[in-house]
Amino acid sequence: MGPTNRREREKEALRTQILDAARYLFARDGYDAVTMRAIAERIEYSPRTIYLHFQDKEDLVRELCRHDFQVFGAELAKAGQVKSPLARIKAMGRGYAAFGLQNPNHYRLMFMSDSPDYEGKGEEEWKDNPEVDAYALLRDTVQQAIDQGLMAPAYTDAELVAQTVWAGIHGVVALALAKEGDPWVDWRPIAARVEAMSDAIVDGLSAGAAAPARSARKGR
Amino acid sequence: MGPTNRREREKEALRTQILDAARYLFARDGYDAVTMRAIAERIEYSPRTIYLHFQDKEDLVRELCRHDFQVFGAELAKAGQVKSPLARIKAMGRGYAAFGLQNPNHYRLMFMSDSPDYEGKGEEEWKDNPEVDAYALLRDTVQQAIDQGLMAPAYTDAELVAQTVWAGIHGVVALALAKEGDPWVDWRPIAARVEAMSDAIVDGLSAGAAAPARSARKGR
DNA sequence: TTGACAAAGTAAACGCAGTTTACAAAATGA
DNA sequence: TCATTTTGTAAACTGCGTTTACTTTGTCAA
Repeated sequence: MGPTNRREREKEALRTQILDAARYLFARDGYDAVTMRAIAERIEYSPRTIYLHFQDKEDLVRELCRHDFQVFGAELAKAGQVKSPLARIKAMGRGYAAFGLQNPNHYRLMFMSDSPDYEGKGEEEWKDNPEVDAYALLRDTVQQAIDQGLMAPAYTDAELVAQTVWAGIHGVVALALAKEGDPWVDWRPIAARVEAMSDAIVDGLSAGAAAPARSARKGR
Repeated sequence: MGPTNRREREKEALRTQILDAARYLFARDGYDAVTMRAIAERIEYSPRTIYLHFQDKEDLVRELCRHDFQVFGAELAKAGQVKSPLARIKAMGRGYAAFGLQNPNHYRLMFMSDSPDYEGKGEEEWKDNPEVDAYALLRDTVQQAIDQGLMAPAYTDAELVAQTVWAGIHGVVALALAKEGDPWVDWRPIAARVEAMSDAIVDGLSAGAAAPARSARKGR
């Protein structure tokens, strides 16, 4: 086998070093603060070396966030345990918001910047993408709620309802990340805003539902 | 008066030329596309000249958008004509969304980027700021709704309710601007999403209101 | 052991960004 | 007329992502 093995390990170690340095900068100061030169300086290599391990800066940052995105998916999957569909939706909202507020820079990258071009990329590209999984989980939960007669009669389209729920919670988080600190709005505590949104949006979509009486129609 | 007058006019004209060139670039390609060099080239002056009229790029772009911000304020004020508070809130939501979707780059600058530091700035800084006026208008409308017993008993705080309504609509617009085109979500038409949000959020906040709501409960 | 070859690394540069320095030209007002 | 202010410029500075051209180093077959 020779030393090839060791070299591979060393290469991997350097790659990890790069990611660690970048993660530090990214978490602390955001995307723009991650400069190739700053990373290079932290790891005491020349900037060019980074390009031996990553195609470009975007590649590096996306790789960097992959792990944290899994955390995001897991946090939402946890909420998937709640039994009642409506309560489950609210729980997912809280989990979603918690992730965004605790990882503002990751959140900005995932949901507040233009997403990368998916032109010409196949489905493989978005397999194992926690964003996709999370959306699917939400939509399926909404569908269950509809099937069980928990939604208002006007809302029969699970996609539309899921997109509305998502938008509501996203709005709270995005506004908090962009506008917190503005002196001209007397912002209520963020926890209260998350709670109000989760409640209001689910109540609004389910208001005047026929009844939970009718036993669940199976389907979907 | 001498030629001083003419020179002032000429200076003003050049300033306008700069703004026009910048506006063109900004509306078409967004903040990053507005480079000082590109502006200079369009107006056939050297880049340095721009700095005789504007302190820096941010100053220029903010000045550039001031006019369009007025349009934003006006669009929302229009919705202020609607009589019923709840219908007025929905109308404001539609107006807000329409502005954001028709002026994506302005919207990004106003609501999706970190706002400038207000550290040490006095109240004058945000007088005549349409953002502020619009928020105040929304909050006052919410307060009216509360006073008329149109809101659910749990919602007695006009600030919190206004912030929730704002977040909901913002979520729809922001998600549309950042994620439209993503292939892994079967996006519903944006008009339907705006409508669903306006309805759901207002219904959710007003559901089970004590007073005249009973008769008003239309199916959607 | 040697020597070809690939891998890993570097210094310096390229192009583009915002911005500034140092200077020239022109208009103004005394 | 002439000093002063205004208006403009060319060229540069710094910092960014990225690349070119080169050196060093380790590996492995002959």
